[in-house]
Amino acid sequence: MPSKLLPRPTEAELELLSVLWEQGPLTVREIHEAASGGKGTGYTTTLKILQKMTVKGLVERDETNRSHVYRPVAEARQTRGQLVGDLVRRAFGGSPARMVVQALSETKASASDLAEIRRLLDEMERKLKP
Amino acid sequence: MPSKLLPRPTEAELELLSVLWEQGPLTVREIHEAASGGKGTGYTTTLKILQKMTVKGLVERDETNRSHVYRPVAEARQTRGQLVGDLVRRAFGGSPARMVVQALSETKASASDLAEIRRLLDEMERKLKP
DNA sequence: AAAAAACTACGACACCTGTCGTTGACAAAT
DNA sequence: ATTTGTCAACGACAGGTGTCGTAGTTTTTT
Repeated sequence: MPSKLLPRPTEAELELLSVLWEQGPLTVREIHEAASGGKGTGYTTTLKILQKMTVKGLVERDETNRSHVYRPVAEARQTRGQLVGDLVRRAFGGSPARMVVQALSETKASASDLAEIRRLLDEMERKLKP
Repeated sequence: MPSKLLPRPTEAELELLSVLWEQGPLTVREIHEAASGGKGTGYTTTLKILQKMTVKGLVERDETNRSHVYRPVAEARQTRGQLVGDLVRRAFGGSPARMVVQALSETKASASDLAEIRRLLDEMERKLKP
């Protein structure tokens, strides 16, 4: 039973999670440096948010060393999926396709991006009419 | 100059906006009936949110009648685009294509949905390599 | 050994959000 | 004409969020 129904991360929490997803388990200091790059928020702010995230179950930490090392509990894919699903439901009447159309119509995706999407599209269509 | 940099609507606000987008200008009572269908939240709650939205500039109202009539200021497309762009930036490293892939990989879109997306894809690819 | 630095924990805080109750004005029903 | 219903406005309030300062402890530097 992996997923324990984690709460949706807030804005600040998502920023810290992004750092962890990109760089793996890190200390508070490292997360802080990476996340508040020039943003000017204090060290204890980052620490406090991490602590709250621990209580919520969004991250876990290794306390063997004095500098605790944090790692995300859920994988990036899963949390992103949750966020996307949430937005689809709330803003696009539950139709992911409408969101995709919206997202595509206001971006300049690269050629390889388009190819990737097309590949996925083929796959889904193959599954749809067998 | 139409768009005046409106704030991102909150969860409750988005729900009311959705009603207005679907049904056009409505009174508080009508919005309330449509939005809190069985959700059990009070009339004054809906009213208060609408009032705050008016201050924020998310909606405008016609006060000629005693029952004020509310209408959204921004079009659905624009607000949805803002929300999508926001999520792309915050959760997908600014790559809309990654979000599209994510959205596609966890949904069963209909055949016509896929066709629509494919059409858009063709168009973008045509624009990309002329 | 003493001083400085780094680290966690914790309380405090201002702000925002969603929620409701009350009030006073107006309209509808009786 | 009186009662009943509807409406906007407003204050209040609990919960959450992001922010920081301070205290106490451990580590590092001098």
